[in-house]
Amino acid sequence: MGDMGKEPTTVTDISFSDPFSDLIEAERRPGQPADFGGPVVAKRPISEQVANRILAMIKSGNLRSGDRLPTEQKMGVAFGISRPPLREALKALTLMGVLESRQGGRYTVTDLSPSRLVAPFNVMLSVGDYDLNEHFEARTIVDLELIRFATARATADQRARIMQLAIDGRAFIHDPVAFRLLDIEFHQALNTAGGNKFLSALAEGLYDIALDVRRLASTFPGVIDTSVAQHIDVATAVLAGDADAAVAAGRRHLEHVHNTTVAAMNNALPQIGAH
Amino acid sequence: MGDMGKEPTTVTDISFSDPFSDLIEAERRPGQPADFGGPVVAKRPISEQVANRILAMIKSGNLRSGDRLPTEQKMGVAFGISRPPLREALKALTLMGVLESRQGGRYTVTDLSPSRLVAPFNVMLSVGDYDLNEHFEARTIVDLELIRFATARATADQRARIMQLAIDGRAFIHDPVAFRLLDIEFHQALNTAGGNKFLSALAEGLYDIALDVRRLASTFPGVIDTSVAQHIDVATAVLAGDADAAVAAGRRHLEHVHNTTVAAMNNALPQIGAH
DNA sequence: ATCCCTAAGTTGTCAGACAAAAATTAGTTT
DNA sequence: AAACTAATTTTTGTCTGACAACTTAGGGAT
Repeated sequence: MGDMGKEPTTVTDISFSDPFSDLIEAERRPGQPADFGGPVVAKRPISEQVANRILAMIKSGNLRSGDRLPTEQKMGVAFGISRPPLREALKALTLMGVLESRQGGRYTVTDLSPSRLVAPFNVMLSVGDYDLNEHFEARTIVDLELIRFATARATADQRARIMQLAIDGRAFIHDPVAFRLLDIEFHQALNTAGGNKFLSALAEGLYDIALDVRRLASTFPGVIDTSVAQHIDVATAVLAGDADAAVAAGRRHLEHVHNTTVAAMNNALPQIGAH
Repeated sequence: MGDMGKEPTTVTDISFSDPFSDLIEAERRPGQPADFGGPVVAKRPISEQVANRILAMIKSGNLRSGDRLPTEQKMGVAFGISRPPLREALKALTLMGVLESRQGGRYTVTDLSPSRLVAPFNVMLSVGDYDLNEHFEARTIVDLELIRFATARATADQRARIMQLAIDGRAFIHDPVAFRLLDIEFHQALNTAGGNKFLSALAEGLYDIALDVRRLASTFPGVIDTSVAQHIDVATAVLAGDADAAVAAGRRHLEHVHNTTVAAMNNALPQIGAH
């Protein structure tokens, strides 16, 4: 039934073929909540329950990037709750970068890219005990292993692209903003070539966390020059399939980034503190 | 009504010495929103604006861990908005692990520990098509490096606790549920002892992803026995400070977990697929 | 057929009300 | 006087209804 099924005469009539219907049936059962392994979940406010439920749908693949959610009213009926707590769940996921909403439009699932999901996490880093050294230690582990994998697994196209991006950097030695964009591309190409989406997601997340701090460092003279040269070193080793050389070059690059970032922060912090 | 001084006769009278008052004054100005450097902020829903504002208060130190926020009514008056959008902001921060709320009590700022804020990592790791081999490859990288760090950095107390948890596992060989809880403790103790909160957050995220799949595997006979023995191997090497031995033992353990998980999925999948 | 404009649909925000749990206060007892 | 207990008051959790602002889609005019 294609044409006449669209009229939403009564809200009671829910017959949308969304992935929601499935999970809703379980909700209908008045018995005790299914045997979750963890502690009692029933006591948490329903807004959090619903948020976690929608998250579970995304994790399980029932909701994919770009999907449009049903309207708030339909979801409210489906979950058996009213608009306010439902909206609390939706806005929570929106702020976490999982959903997107525009007034008048519908909620959609974002691209779920690491950079988007890490953004809110980013704000918190300045609060807690953010340790730059620990950060770079973690990045070293993940990035170098990805470089090692990339050396062994990258396709010919990927190797060529990595080399091309490294060489292109020469044109942006005097344009920090443009270089940063290229730098992102270069690292992403390297991560993707590693052939492990978990590690690449980790690497991207760690990269993004330090992004704003890094912006400072890349304005210092000489920093970009060195980075470009080191990029080419890494790309050359990857192209040649020399894993040890690639890792060594990658390590030198990370140390350079680490040192210049520390220097940039030391120069910038006094000015902030003097406020 | 008790004495007369405290009665909130009119809501208009707001005179609490919270860090809110400061930011509120800026809100009061009816002119155009102050010239933010970035894009137009005025167009975003106020719930997101308020959430970011509270986040900014935490970031700037006006709100610290353990602080109790004003009541919703007061905050609503302070921000000049009604309860629903304010609650959307508060619940968003609650789901992000920044705030905590109990019915009847007040909102409080959490300890802001990294482990509480790893939610975004968890989400971005679990999207997309799940590949068990890639997952264990990533886990191997992160976990083994943490074990290496733990061997070098763990305090005496941490080493003792790791060993104790490993030994305690013997008592739960026939209790899969209890063993899983102990297993979580053991790995967390190991991760924490590594002394890198980024890597430990990553490891925990990867661990959580495989949790539901792992539940199956740990019900197979002999699986727990082997795990307990391998835990003890790892703990012994960590206690002795032998990094290479610890890493080797850790690698054996991860391979065992990998293999038994694959076996469990192969046995379980037909039942699920037959649906 | 293209463009513009109207109308329906959807999210954003507000207001008021009640239930449930916690915090506070008053009272009693030891 | 101190401590425990019970009643009262706060405070969050949820519901209902309504309207404004914006988007989308459909129909009409050129």
